[in-house]
This record gives sequence, C-alpha cells and structure tokens, in this order.
Amino acid sequence: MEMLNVPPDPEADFEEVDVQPEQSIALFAPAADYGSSFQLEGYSKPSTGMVENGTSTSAVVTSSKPDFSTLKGEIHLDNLTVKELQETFKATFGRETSVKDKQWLKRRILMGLTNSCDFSTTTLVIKDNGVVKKGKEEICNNVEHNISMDPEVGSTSENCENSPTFHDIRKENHSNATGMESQNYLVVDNYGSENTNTEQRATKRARKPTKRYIEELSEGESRDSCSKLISSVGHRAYSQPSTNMHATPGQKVGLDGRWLVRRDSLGGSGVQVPYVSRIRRSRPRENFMTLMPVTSSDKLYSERKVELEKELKNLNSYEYSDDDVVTMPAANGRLRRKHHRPWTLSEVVKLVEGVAKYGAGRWSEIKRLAFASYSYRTSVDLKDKWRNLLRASFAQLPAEKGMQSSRKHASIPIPAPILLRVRELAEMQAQVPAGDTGSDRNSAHK
DNA sequence: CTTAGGG
DNA sequence: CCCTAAG
Repeated sequence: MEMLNVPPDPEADFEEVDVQPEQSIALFAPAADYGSSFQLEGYSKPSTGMVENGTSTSAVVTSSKPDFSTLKGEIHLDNLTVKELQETFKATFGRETSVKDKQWLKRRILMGLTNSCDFSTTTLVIKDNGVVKKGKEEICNNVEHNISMDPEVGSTSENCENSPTFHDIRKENHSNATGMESQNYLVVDNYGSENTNTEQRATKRARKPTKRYIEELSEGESRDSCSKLISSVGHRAYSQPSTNMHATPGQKVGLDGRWLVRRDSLGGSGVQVPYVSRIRRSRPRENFMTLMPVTSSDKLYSERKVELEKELKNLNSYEYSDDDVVTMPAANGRLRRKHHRPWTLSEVVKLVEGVAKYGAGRWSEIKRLAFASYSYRTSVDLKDKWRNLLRASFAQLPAEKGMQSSRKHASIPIPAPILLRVRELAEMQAQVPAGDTGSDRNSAHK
C-alpha cells in the first residue's frame, strides 16, 4: 500500500534518483547509527540534532511551514548550501563527497541519520560509475565488527553477500531515467519509499512485526510526538513523524498515516516498523484514492482529505446505527468497539447440548447444527463461551457461594444444573480425549 | 476457513 | 468479545 500511495514517479527514485552513479553506496549509514548521531551533535555544527528521528525529518520536510523551525537545534537541510550539505554529509558518513546535488545530499543525510541497522561503508571507495572495494575481507570484517556490537542484527554472511553495494549497483543499471524531475517532491514520501525498499533487503530475515504491533506502536508514538512537539522539549530522540495535523490541516504529511512510513527499529532489533494508520480495518474500497494516479499534488491532497472524511463518517454512522455496537473506553483511553450479545440461557443450553453431542472443539459443527439460527454467534464465540462456562463451573460449583465471581465470565447467571452438566461433559471428554469421530461420543451419550 | 489461545 | 497465529 505504501508504494501505491506515494506518487508513482518520485517514489521509484529510491533506485533511480538516489542511486546515482558515483555514490550508490552512500545509502547506508555508519553502523552504530544512534551513537554516531549523538556524537555528531558534539562536533558537527550543521548536523546538530538534525534528523535522527522522524520529527526532525518532518520538520525538514515541511520547512515551508515555519512551525517546526522553532524546535531548538533543528536545522533545515533545505536551508543549507551545497557546501554545508557536503560538510554534513561528511560528518554523517565519515567521508567526503563531491556531489553538488542538494537534493541528493539531503536525502543521503536523512537516510544516514535515520537508519539504524545499516553498516558503515566507509571502507569502500567510490569511483566514477563503480564502487571499488578496498578488499572484501576488510569489509566483511568491518561488518562483523559492527554486528558484534549489535547482537540483534542478522547474520554476518548475509550482510556481506547482500551488501547494499551490490543491490544498488544492480538497480542503477536498469533504471535511471525518471530521476530529477521528481526532486521537488516531498522528502517524506521519498523517505517512506526508501524505507520500504531498504527494509526488504536489509531485514529480509527478520521476523515481521505483527500488524497489531505496528498499529499500536504507531498510534502510541503519534500521540507521543504530538505532545512532545507541543511542549517542544529537547528530546528529539523519541519524537516521531507525522505530527502536527492540527497545526496544518492541509499538510501533505500525515492526514493519512498510510502514506507515511517511518523507519524505526523494533526494540533495537533492527526490524523496521512501518508507520501506519489504524483508521480502518475493513477492506478498502476498490477505487479508493490511494490507487488514483497522481497528477497534481494539490488535487491529490484535497481529494484525499475528502475521502478521509467520508471514511470517518462511514465509520461513525456504522457505530451509531448498529444497536449492538457500542464503544467502550479501553484501559488505554482509546475507544474500542464491542458487539455485545449476552448469552441467553437457551443459547447456553444449546451449546452444552452441542458439546455433548459433537464434542468440545467441534465448534463450527456445533454452530452449523445447533446454532443455525443464531447467525451472530460464530464458532469462535461458541468456543469462548464454552471456555467461560468451564471456568464458571469449576470455580463456582464446589461452593455455591462463588456465584458472584462466576459472573465475571458469564453474561448471565448460569443455573447450577447446567454448570454441573458442563463440568460433567468436560470431565468426560477429558477422559476420552478427542480424535475419534463424533459419532462415538454421540452414541456413547445416548 | 477453523481452531486455539492470549488479550 | 476481539485478534491473530497456525494449520
């Protein structure tokens, strides 16, 4: 999605624009990135705290908006001269560059300061259209060394083989055309796309964080960054991109988190966690904006906004039109939807009978045969309810006083006889472990 | 699509 | 009741 969401052309430039002949290597930052960033603050005037995190990045990106410039220590790459950019580059990568393309320099520096799991390539010498290595062992050693400092990064051998160098060289061969005209596009978008691409190769073997993790992390952090931004404290290290939607509603960045991808490392593991929006969980509509070709960015953004508003409206109307859907405040303050359909006694009885007949675990079967008329009960619901019944029965029966506590898991007070029956079934089925065809149980139970 | 389990 | 990894 991220790929689709960004303008077609500018985005491809991760390979195309970025990988310019002379410096395909520079993509990758010094190994201990955070470390070096911090050091930078010490001796490198231009790069002081500049862009080691998303907030700063968006600050740079949205430099047309003065709001960010108030952040102490922030430097807008946009405002730097070529020479200054070159100095920053040097401070960042530990080597000189003769590139005069500001856009290119800016992007490199952004990447350099934001990547956290890449390796130093300073042992490489860049020359004309090629990359000359000082020696393979040397590089690998270097990589190894870096890895040893970061136990979470993937295998050494892979990193040597899949060194960014080779990828980049390869890429630059097949596409270089679209290049420059895209330069005026949002850096953030480029940033995002690069992340996506880089992620694929750099962390190929790392386990992908779950969608949920990503979303929740994103949410938490965007909240974070908002507050941090407002208070404007000096903690750049943890603030995140996609901030001030409030300050600048028409802002290109972040009305919809889906076209932002930030590059964070997951608990220092080097796994990259994209920044996503959690607005909608259902399937996207077919002709959703994100699939539209981009012609004019102004048009794009306004339409996006409209679309977003629609989306929100749908969401709301849905929640309020459906009797069974209520929003409940969750512990963390967010709203959570809940379909609450209290189990009726007859349903419980049906369930218990179903279990008796077909056996616990055959939820879909029970649902199909005994709950045909209760479309809202899914097999998962049955399973959940059974679990709760078990808990209730074992917790409550020994002493009839447990009544109150047992309701914790049961929507309705379950009559003791039923609970007894539940328990009976549970014990019986525990003795005769499943694995046979339900028919046995069926007959066994009259 | 189901199941099983954690949240 | 929700979510999601496994199968």
